[in-house]
Amino acid sequence: MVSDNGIKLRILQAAKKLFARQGFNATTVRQICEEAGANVSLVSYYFGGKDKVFEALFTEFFPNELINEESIQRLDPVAGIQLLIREVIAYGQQEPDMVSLLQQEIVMQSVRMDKVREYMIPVWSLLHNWLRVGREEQLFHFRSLDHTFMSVLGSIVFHNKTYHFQQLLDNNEAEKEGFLEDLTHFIFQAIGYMETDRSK
Amino acid sequence: MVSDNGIKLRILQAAKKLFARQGFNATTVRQICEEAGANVSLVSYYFGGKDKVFEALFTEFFPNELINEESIQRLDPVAGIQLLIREVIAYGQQEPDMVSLLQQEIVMQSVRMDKVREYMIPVWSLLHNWLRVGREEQLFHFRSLDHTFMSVLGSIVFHNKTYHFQQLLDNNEAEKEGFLEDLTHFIFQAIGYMETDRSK
DNA sequence: GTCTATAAGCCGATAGAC
DNA sequence: GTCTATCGGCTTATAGAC
Repeated sequence: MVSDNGIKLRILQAAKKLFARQGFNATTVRQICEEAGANVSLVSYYFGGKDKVFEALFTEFFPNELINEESIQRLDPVAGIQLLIREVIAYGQQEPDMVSLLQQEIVMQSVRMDKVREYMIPVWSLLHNWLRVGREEQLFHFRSLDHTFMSVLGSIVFHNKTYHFQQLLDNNEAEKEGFLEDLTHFIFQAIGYMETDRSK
Repeated sequence: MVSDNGIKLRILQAAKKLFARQGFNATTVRQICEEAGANVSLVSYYFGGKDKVFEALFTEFFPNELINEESIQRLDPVAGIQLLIREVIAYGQQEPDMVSLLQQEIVMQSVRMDKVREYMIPVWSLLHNWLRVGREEQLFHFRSLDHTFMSVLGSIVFHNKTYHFQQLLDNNEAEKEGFLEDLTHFIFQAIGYMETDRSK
């Protein structure tokens, strides 16, 4: 943790913000330091370069605790997927810049993807396992596990790009709340889960 | 169309390939020209700069014909959405680099998004309309039109990022075919469409 | 720890030769 | 149309002063 050092943390926060808004490549060390109110040379001094700042973002702002909770891994498929959707959406609200950054690295197929995978794979591994077990237990009904997994993933991660489609949307005020419920419902319906199955 | 000029087209094809693999920013004019077997100065000569090359990609490689077909706009919601999914997936197979490029610009919130929107919005406008009309006709059942629209969009566009999750997937050979059917089924189930409704 | 100054290199664009 | 050579500006990284 770097939380104990004021300026080091300010550099990280500035980097997180600027990487998310402009991308890693388009963000210069000078911009980061200006935003953080630090001298240019401090990025090298504290982190050892721009790339190391990127890596430090994960140890600092990625929810590493979540996946390692034993209690979570033991959840049944339905409760597990419900929780995962809820946690991912909550993380997206707490750390929108981190989510944007993750999406950018994925889509850009950047050289930093190895680092990104290291943190991200354990999370989505839970989803893949719950889908597989849920199908085995006949809770869910779908043909291809992998195709379904990617579809679920897409529907979860794409939501924060809503603003690009504003001109298309109705922006119905009454609908704005209940997003988590809508998404959960969308996904469980898509994977062929009938709520009544649970009472069996 | 620039198809009549050999080197001009070669520059466009090189730019498409490199933009898709490395991103617009990370791709240099020098790289494009090396890939195209052209001199560095020809990008300025033919297009007027790197930005104009980007714009030319859309007039050359975006399926502008599709949306303007009158016959398509008159389809009913079910047939329309089926066709749209099929066409988008087909385009992704014909022009994977263009799709990657589009995704990158969206996620990076680039300054080129105005151009991207100009071409992309008409396509997704069809989807939004069909979802709305389909709900009005009680073919589809969901609470929020906008949330559902974004979820459908996400499940369609995220699929070409499968390779990032290879280590998680089963890669069941028997499942690899039938991707289009799986995705279509996933989406129609998600939006609460019962196939039997059609026989009403 | 924090600063300034500078190194070394790449960028896009173009003037001008042919 | 196509080339080379070059300009001005930006980048990361760091040596060395304090």
